[in-house]
Amino acid sequence: MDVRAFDLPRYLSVLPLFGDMTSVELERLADGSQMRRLARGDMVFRVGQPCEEFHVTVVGQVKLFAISVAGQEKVIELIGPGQSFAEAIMFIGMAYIVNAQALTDTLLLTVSKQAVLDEISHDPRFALRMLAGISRRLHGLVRDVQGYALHSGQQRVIGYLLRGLDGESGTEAGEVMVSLPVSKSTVASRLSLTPEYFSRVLHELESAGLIEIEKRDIRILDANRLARYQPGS
Amino acid sequence: MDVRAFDLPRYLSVLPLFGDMTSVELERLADGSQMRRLARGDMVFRVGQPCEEFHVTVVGQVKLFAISVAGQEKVIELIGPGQSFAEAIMFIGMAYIVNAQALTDTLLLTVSKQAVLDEISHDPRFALRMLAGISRRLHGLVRDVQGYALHSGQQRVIGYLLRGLDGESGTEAGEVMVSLPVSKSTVASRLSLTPEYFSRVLHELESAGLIEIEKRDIRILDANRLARYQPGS
DNA sequence: TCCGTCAATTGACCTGTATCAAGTGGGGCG
DNA sequence: CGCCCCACTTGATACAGGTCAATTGACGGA
Repeated sequence: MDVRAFDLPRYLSVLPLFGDMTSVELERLADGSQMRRLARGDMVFRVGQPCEEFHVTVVGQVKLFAISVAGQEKVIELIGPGQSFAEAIMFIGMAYIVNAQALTDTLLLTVSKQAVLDEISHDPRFALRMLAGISRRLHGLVRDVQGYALHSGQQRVIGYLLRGLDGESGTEAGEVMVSLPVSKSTVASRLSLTPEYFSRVLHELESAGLIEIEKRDIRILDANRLARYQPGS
Repeated sequence: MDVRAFDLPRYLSVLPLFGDMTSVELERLADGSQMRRLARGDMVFRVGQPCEEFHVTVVGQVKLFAISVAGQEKVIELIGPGQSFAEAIMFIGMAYIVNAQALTDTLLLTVSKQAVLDEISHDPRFALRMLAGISRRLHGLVRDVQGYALHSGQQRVIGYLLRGLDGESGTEAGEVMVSLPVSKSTVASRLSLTPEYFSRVLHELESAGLIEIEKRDIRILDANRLARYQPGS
């Protein structure tokens, strides 16, 4: 664990959540933080463990997931570099309600609850940052819920592929490459589909001439047409 | 609109979100707030409107819902007395992404964004309250997402009926009454079921001897057995 | 080089839940 | 008192998407 020797404040400063904080503030925060290396497959935390901190993925991918009584897994969220997670559960002082596991070798920053509370009492603007972060996540979840309830599997897949591209006008004419950040099974679970069905949908879109699949890279041939695609074609 | 004449600070003070604030603070907040009376069916806001405030239901019921392109409605959340909504969207400065409509005659408190920001900069503890509030909502949504993905319609109905009862031990032996806060169709949409299917599930539970249905009042005959119920019985 | 593992695909079949279409019953209003 | 509207129920039928099982292919280790 030679990670402790790193310049933690500098690491913090590049994260969206801690941008434009003064070096004094960064020092304080660094004191209540630790950097951890995780190997692919390592658990960050499990359901039921007490939560006294939140986490930021600096490098790598982390998945948040639940397990049903029947042993079935559902990916709630995929966390990429620069994204934080578990803030909410920290603030309400409950035990973790989902599991978190590294999908790749990962560099993880863990910030203690106390450090966050201290920083908030020092600087209300920091509270606003935390509020904005949690609000964004909540916003995303509301969109997910809408998606599950109002869109078919196909539409959810299309929405996922198109996410991140600016939905604006006809400028998106050319081809775009999208790379799935993780295995297709994991993405499928994220979309609440079985791997089998996800595969079928993807290949249906391919044979409709809308995308090309090459392993985890998906070439979107015409984003506009894809966005408008209806199964009955 | 004689509501303006009310003692707004006193109204605020009984809301969970504003409990144990000093009267000075309550005054400040009241200056940036307004109380509104809404009739059943009145819209509080619609998708796409700019959001410069958040809301608290003082008396009545409000539903948050989305409409699909096909015109189908999905209830995201039901808001009862004392609960707040739209804080998250206010903090990220986006337009509303869902609609809000009064389900009954309602007394609604609307707090301006500026008042909230001011209060946060005055008192970091207020920021913590807002954080806790949003975190609780996020927590609820995560549970919803898990429910949609991992539980069948039956299980979601059962979960809904049992919600609020302390899931502890055998003490819950006796009968319990649960009253649906709104029409069955609305509850069905909240659970992402059609009204028809919701009705069927409810009546299946009834003929299994687990509950008794009388309009919107549902008597749970044995919470433990209900919690364990599997369709193949 | 061969084997074991694991992700992805494909086919056949099945089922939970939606859809469509009639009822039923009660409660407010003329 | 009678009518109509609305919430709810009930039945028959359809289908999106799940399940199970077998196959392929890529990759890494011995």
